[in-house]
Amino acid sequence: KANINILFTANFIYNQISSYLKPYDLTHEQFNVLRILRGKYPKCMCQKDVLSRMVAPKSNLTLIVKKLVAKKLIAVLQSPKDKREYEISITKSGLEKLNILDTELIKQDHNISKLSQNEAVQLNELLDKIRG
Amino acid sequence: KANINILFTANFIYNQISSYLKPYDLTHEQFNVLRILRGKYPKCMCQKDVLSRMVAPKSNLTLIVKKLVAKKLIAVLQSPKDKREYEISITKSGLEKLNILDTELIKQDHNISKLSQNEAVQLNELLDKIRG
DNA sequence: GACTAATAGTTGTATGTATAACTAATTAAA
DNA sequence: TTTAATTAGTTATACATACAACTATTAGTC
Repeated sequence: KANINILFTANFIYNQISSYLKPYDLTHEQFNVLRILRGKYPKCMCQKDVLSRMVAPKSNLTLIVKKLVAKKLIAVLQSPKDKREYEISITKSGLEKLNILDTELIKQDHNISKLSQNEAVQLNELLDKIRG
Repeated sequence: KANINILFTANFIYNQISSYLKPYDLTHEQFNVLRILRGKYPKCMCQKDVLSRMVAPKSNLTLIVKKLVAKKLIAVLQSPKDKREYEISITKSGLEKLNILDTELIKQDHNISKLSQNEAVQLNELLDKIRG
């Protein structure tokens, strides 16, 4: 059954990514938020924008933001238009960290490199279909 | 890049599974441990055997076991051979819960059903290759 | 403009997870 | 057979996550 395999592999990869991230002192969610912010760089996003793009929007973004600010990977300013909102943006330091992680992930990831170019493309298409 | 897609999809599926599990009052790890025990049923396993089969063997199995015992999904007996060890086995109730979850997962999982039979087989093969 | 509803984000609580330091039992060695 | 080393599992701590109740600000309505 493909179901069980996907489930198992998702778990496998999820955990592997966690272990890649640990030396860089980032959790899964922190990493995701950083990537979301990079996607908009150099523009800012407010929390609800970030939330709407998160894979698991159930987590407590306030705390994640605090952690990332403490690590100086993102910067936060109160919005002039709406005092409730905050303008969040990734810092140079945050971008650098992501860049390092990108190359590190690819370098360390012998998994994908087990696939041929063709197979990787195929896998990509199938995964896209699943996510819909 | 297939890397990023896999990463993203793994996260996506991981979170989806979590949300499937929640109504059944099981966490990811508890679910995994239950499945591992079912794999050996009706035989028992000791903690280190379970650990060796876990995807993320870093978690605190003692606590997971306590939770599952509290829910009466597994049973634990001290080993007669080695007083340090415990013989852990899944209960009838645990098996039932897994069965319900299996069918529920497949029913709810519209993702995989987006793929044709052929595509599912292909995906399976690619995933197996990745896990090695 | 005052009153209500809606929105953005925060705080608090309960639970889960990762890890290291710990205890108890067994095995091996002197 | 006492001592040291190894192994199985536990406890304690720090941190992350999920979620619900909360505060502050804005928008809408009369």
